[in-house]
Amino acid sequence: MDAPDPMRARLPQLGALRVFESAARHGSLTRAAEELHVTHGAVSKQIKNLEADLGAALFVRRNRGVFLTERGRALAARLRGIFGDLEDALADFRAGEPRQPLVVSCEPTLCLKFLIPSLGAFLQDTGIEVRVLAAGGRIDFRRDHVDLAIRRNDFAIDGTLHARVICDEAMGPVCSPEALPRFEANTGRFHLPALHTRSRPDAWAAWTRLNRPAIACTADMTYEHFYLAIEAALAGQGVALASIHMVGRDLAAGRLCGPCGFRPDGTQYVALSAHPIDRDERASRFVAWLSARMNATLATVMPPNAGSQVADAQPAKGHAIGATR
Amino acid sequence: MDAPDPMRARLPQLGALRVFESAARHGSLTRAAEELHVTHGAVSKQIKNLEADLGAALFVRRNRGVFLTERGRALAARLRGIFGDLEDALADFRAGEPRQPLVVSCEPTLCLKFLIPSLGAFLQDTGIEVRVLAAGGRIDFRRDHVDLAIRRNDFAIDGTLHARVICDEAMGPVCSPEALPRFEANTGRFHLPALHTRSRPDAWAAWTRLNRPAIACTADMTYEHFYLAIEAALAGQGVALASIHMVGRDLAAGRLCGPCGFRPDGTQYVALSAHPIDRDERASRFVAWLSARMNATLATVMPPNAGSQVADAQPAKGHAIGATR
DNA sequence: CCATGCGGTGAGTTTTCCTCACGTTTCCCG
DNA sequence: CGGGAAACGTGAGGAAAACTCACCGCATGG
Repeated sequence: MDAPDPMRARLPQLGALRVFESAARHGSLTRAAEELHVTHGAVSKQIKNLEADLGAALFVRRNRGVFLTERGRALAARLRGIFGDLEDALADFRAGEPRQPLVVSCEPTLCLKFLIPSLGAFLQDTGIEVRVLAAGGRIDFRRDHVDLAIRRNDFAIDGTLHARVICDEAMGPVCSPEALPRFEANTGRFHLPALHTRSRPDAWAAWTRLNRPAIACTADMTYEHFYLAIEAALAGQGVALASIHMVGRDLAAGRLCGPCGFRPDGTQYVALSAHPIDRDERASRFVAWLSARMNATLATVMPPNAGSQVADAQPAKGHAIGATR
Repeated sequence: MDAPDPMRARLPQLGALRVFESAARHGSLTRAAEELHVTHGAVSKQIKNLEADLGAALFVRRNRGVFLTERGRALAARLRGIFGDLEDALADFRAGEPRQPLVVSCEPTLCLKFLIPSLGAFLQDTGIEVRVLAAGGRIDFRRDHVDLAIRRNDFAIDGTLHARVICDEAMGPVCSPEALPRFEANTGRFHLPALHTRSRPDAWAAWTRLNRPAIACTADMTYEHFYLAIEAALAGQGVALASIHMVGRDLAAGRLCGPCGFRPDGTQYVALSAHPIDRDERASRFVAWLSARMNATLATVMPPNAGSQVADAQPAKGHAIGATR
């Protein structure tokens, strides 16, 4: 009589899932029944119903006991985690909510080269525990249990997300100090190979488009990962085109040089969240701290004319000004 | 009549939680009732029961509508995530289980210096997507949604966990090539400061205990993070005592030297999981791959006499043999 | 071969949950 | 200012879900 409810159909008997989880954990309907203080018949029927609902067997019955299907095992494992989360959530609620750590997803190289080394200071300053998940590209906040994602706004940002600009991106060629003599400043020619990365294959082309004179290199090498290209540059094997934020520490320590300066490429780093960032104090403080720190890095190589502050995210404007030689 | 069931008391009416989540999302009992295809009376009662169960108000009633309590809002947010996970889990089950990425927790410096740079190769070789969570110390597999944790077995491992040895740890002093002349090989004296880290304050003492002649340094500096100590060593500011696995790439690239060699400190790197690792093909392959790679690094500085292969984890044996000069 | 342990099943009962109808309060608007 | 609408609370009654009970069948193992 009732129309098939899509929302309801998607989530079958919650109780049955709980019973199944218990049975799977014990590997026995009888023991699950004991745990749940019901008879084994009740458990048997719940699971039978659930299997009918899902349209697949969860257990193989052997009349001497039940054994999980391969798929049943996988489902049970996830359910165990989920019901555990549920218990935690309720326990936290009853206890008055002791916070979980803030989970931040961040592009791996930025993670490595900038974020992780300075997280200790953030914890000390704010008492806020942060977990860093090294991941780039598209993100599913719920699936990955991520509170905040740091990304460049060089792709269309899902309108359902909340975003705040952290700072401008600025790119520039970098090489090791030992390799620096191979750069002819007047012609803009490097007698070194250009180091490319597969993740941003167009970076050199984009830089050349925005900057004159164009930089010439002796050869091209492509690395799988940004981190590797920077490592190659550190080793004096060529010139990498790198974000100032990724090589800031290496520049400051004198391990790398940026003979052509760094120039904004029109993109920004943004913080993305599934929920309004203002609403979450921890996220707000983290974004503010990150913005301050990354803008400070930027200021070391850029004239401080129009540093972008934290503000509501806008589509990347095409400005490409400001340079340091 | 029934004894108060602890397991059951901890998880109150699952259906009520679902109803609450919907009501919280809509900010209205009536609309939740529409979504769930029940009357508003049913929703009202479910939530009332839930509040009685939890012993706290979730909504503030204003007779013109309901408004979430602060605690109610927090609970609703977590429930939304949890029910979302549940839907995902069931959808995956129905679809025949498209796997989620393998989540690996790893000490940050090892992450940075070793794991992340080589993950691309693993993905290419196996097609297994791995997410890396940079975190050290104790781990809660369920809370952090971690499949596998890489740790050193220098602490008591929870007996409920499953462990597999990956490879031996080996430590040694490292400095930059520029600083190498400040090492007197015959006396074992560095005319450089020793770089300590707060996370392993006893590392130098332990190394000295196991090795003769003892290494002497001119001063001591303590860094907050291993990564920073290694960076300081890269910059020629002193001698850090580092794991071969963390500096392997830097040694290979000639950015660091290990003039005293590397010696096992009796600990091993182990992979920990909440579930039997053999049972999970992805986890098994990852551990095997990691073991091969880390043992290869080890082999570059150690005589290949008794390289530990993947095996069931045992408490760290006290052997401290094998050295390279 | 029989005792034992484990699950399946059908009938009947209990409990839960929902509906219905009505009451209350607040807000809006003519 | 007063009626109507919107939103939630509530009590009685009923439908549906869940559980119990008792019995069956099938392995296993002494």
